[in-house]
Amino acid sequence: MADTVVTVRDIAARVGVSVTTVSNVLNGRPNVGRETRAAVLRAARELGYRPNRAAQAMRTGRTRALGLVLPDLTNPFFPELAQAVEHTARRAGLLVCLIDSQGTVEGEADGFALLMQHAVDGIIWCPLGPRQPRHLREFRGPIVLVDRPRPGYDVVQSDYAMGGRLLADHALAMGHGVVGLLSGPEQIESARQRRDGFTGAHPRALRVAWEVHVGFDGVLTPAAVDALTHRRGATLIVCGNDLIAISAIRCLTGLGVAVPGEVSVTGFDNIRWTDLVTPRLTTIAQPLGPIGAKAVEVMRERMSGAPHVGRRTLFDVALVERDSVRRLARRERRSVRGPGRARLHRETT
Amino acid sequence: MADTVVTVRDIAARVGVSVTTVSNVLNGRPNVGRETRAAVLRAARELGYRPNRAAQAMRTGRTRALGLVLPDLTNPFFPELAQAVEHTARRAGLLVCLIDSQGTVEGEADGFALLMQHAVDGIIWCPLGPRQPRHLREFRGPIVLVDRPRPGYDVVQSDYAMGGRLLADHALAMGHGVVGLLSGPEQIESARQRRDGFTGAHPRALRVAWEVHVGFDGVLTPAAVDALTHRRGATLIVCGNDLIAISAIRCLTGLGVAVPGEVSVTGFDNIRWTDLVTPRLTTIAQPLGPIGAKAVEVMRERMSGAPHVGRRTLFDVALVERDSVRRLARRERRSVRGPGRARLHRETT
DNA sequence: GCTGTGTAGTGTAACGTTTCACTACCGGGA
DNA sequence: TCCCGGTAGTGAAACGTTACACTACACAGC
Repeated sequence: MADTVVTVRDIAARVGVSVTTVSNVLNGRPNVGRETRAAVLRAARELGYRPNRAAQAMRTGRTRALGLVLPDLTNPFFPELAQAVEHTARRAGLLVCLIDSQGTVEGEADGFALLMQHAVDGIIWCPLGPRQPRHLREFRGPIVLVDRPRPGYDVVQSDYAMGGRLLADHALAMGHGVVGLLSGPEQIESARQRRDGFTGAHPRALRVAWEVHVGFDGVLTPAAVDALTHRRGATLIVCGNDLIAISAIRCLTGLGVAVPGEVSVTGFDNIRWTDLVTPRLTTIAQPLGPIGAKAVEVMRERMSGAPHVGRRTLFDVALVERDSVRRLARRERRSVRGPGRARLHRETT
Repeated sequence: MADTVVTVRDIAARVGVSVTTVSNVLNGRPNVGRETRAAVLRAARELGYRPNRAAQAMRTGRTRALGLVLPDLTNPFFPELAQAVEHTARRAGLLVCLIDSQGTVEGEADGFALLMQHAVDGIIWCPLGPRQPRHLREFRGPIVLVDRPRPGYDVVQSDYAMGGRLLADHALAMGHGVVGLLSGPEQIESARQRRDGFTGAHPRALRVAWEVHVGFDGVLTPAAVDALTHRRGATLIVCGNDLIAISAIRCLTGLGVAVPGEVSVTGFDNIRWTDLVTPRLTTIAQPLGPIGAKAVEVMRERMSGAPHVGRRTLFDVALVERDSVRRLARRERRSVRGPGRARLHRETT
């Protein structure tokens, strides 16, 4: 009601008790009588009391704020995650402080520094790479990783090995025997998990003709374009994520190669735009919302004293079958067993 | 170096001055000798001093944190904006606290409440609608709007009237005379600006056959589907944003209507995915990065005492011409002057 | 009657920073 | 000599909250 700020002292004065008692009530501590408790609560409501977080933070050392450090909000993978994290955190009364490193290690380091100055209670982090950001060790407080594991940290992510397996099963079922890999960055663990899940599933039936690494932002390197141009026997291009797959499809069609007519493509993530592209992309769907929510949950456990055990929480993924993988006819299947390059070259011209 | 936290007191003790002097040095205040200043700075660096933001906040009432309240991170419009805001804010030493209301007024209200508890220094806000969120008035501190104006607030946005005009010019140049409008929400000012810019540009040459309002998330209502089915003479569908346009194209092709063969479509925003869809979308590009950066800049001016003047900062936009608008032949142009419905019906079957 | 235990509540010292009011000293002008 | 103004620096009181160490009282058991 008043324009001035209401403090515990005001409540204490109005009810006629000490500030300690007010504090005890407000924090749900025992040793307060029923009626006193009710009176304090009522006074707080009537006066429009809002706890001063800064003062609380200074006294307790806890800010009730979380850091969320992401590589790139421009990749549609992350907004969905961020949305879930923010929503779940807010329901728990936690504020989310966002850092978007824009893919640079300096951005990541600066972000951490800022979060530490503000003494966030914990950090939910999707690491850029294996390099340890400056000053990170100085952060006292729980860190929970999302999507990308790192030795010694808790992580919440999709079961990428499962995703890779699903993709491999599908490839086989559609008659593909030789594939090319347009994997995500080599130094990102989750990119390796996707790849290894795929290659490990049917090591004999599925031959990897080549592998090229590109960024998760889908920008194709010259090496990638070259691989897409020659393909060396691959009838299916397995991409590290949807952005890469979409770029690959555009590159291929630009090259005059029909997708999936001449070569099939798969993605990973099932971002919103995968059924926009032509052909609609066959990919792996992962539950981004639940992953974000779970990350906050794990964080809350850690914040309330649960010991750090380096646990890994995995979510099931699912194959989303659309139009970018063609079922190979019997004679086509045979042809891929040959020496590859020469035959293929002929086929694609 | 030490595991324990370093305070101004520690610096004072080491240098042999009072904490006041240390504080004065650290805050660049006068009345400190050259050498003393240097000594304090050195000690601070050597001890690894980091100011305790909570204590500062309590004393000064300023947190050096900003709120960013957005309707929906899932709409690719916003991540780009958020990225720019966060980046610019961080360069100025400001932390960005994210609220994603997920399109609900309760979410928005809860978000504001949380930000106010944490006493952010200012709020950058893209309002959901004209309704005033609960408790908003109680927020003391600057509010800067992005993208969507509101009477009495500073706003940074694209020149949507210009965008509408550009679209109208283009429609005319391509020979379209009768259009249908799939506008954004009626209660959102920026949606109206886009529409009015279009309709006001060539009121005589361009006839609006119908207008249907849908959400910016691109989910088509039955009324919208109906309008797309019959079209009543419109040869061009002008959509409130790209998400709507993409949905419209999908709906139309699902209906067996060729785009742009039978009907043309335009979008607005030029999100990353507009040249993914078939046909590639003709749309209006707006400088999201600069808008976000400017919003932070305006906020900083306001934070450092600049008076509130309800100023509106407009950014130029540009037409991005792609494949979703067909150039009408002369006889086609004539045909749209007729009674419309009946003729059109025949054309589309 | 004494001790022990539990409940209800109080007083006050922190937390780390900024800021107000003040002192000490020096050099210059009258 | 005295006074004045400026520079360099100090001490201590806040800011709003929590938490520790207390007190006061009632009631039960022996």
